[in-house]
Amino acid sequence: MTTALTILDEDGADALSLRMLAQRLGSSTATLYRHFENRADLVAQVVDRIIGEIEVDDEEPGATHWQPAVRAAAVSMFKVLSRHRNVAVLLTEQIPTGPNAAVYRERVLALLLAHGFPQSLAPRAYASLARYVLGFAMQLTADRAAKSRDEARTSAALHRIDATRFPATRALADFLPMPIEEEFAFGLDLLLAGLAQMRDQHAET
Amino acid sequence: MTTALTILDEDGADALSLRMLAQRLGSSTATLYRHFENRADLVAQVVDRIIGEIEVDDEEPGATHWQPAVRAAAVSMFKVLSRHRNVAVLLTEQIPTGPNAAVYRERVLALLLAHGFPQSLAPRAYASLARYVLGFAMQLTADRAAKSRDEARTSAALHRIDATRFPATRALADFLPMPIEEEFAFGLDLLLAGLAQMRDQHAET
DNA sequence: ACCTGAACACCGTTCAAGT
DNA sequence: ACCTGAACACCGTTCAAGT
Repeated sequence: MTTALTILDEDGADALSLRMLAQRLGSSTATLYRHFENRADLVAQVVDRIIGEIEVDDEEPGATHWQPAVRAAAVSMFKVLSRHRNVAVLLTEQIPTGPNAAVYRERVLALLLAHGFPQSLAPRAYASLARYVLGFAMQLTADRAAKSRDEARTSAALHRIDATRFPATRALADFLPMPIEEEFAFGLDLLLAGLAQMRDQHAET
Repeated sequence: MTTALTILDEDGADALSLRMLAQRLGSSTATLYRHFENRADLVAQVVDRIIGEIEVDDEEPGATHWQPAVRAAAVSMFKVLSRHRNVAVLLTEQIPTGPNAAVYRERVLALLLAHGFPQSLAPRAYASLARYVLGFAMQLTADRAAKSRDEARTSAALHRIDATRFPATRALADFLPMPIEEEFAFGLDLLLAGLAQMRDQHAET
């Protein structure tokens, strides 16, 4: 299992093959089928192990600041997925159903419910946030790969762009390829602002 | 090219292999290397063709309703990625740099700038929205795959969950696995609400 | 009972050899 | 000049044969 994690982190999602794992363990692929049902099962186990690294404050319900707590939960998930930068793609292949995933979901949902989100809102809030983080994390991988290929190429292409056909892009070329972490934080705050508004609207009625 | 698109739509992203394409065209893999630099190039061309299907209103700048226009641009992108449900994964493999991608970005940026978004805000707004849509679209594929395997399994698992350890999840089990399209619309409105707030704050100063 | 080499049906990519 | 069969180095998965 830790060998599998090492392969994923060091050599990427594609390298996490049964052959590679068997080789590193000094075993054979056929033997691995005794420990894992198939590649999907291997992936699921590695994924849940990583999800276990995500931190969520298990605070007393009733504290007044839900926004920092929820933000922290999202940021922690994003950080873990950034640390294991190759895991995001694997999360597309299979929606996590492991025990650690269940714990994470429970904690965040409890947080929302404890802070006055109605039952109709909390699951949607959770789903939006989780998918938001995952969506960004997936693109982090792609981003890193592109960057390692050619850091400035995209930026250069944007500056070379035809100003007549693409005036807006041209005007924003200096801002446009921005660190994905910044985009993540920006969008997360948009979501939280939107959620706060909805919660308060609900509280008024 | 249309053959490649057919393969992608009907048989999935994995099936879009050089061998498969060569076979369908009655040609050989080696010959395809005369038309495409490599698989990534083939993928890039198919991807940009699909991006060309996205609709963005090329309205006069100055109209008062930016929110519906931006929402429509995001929804159209989401719909196209849903129609070609296997393309999302390919967008992770390679960030789109084709001509159609450039046009889409230009239109949305122009829309934001025309409606009073400052230069510091517009690119971040665009980036957040684009990544939001893409992130969801990626999960749409995974979701569909999971569903075709077993529609009700996740829901059932959620209802079977230990109410002592997971009270919040349990309380929300009836709402929790919700149509991803609904989650998408919900989160999109959160983002737009957050953006409206930021734009107005900026206008005040 | 447990393990594994070898097989089967696939990949992307390259290249010598054919027309 | 253009095309391609065959090769090379990989996959996931299975199974007969070994210990």
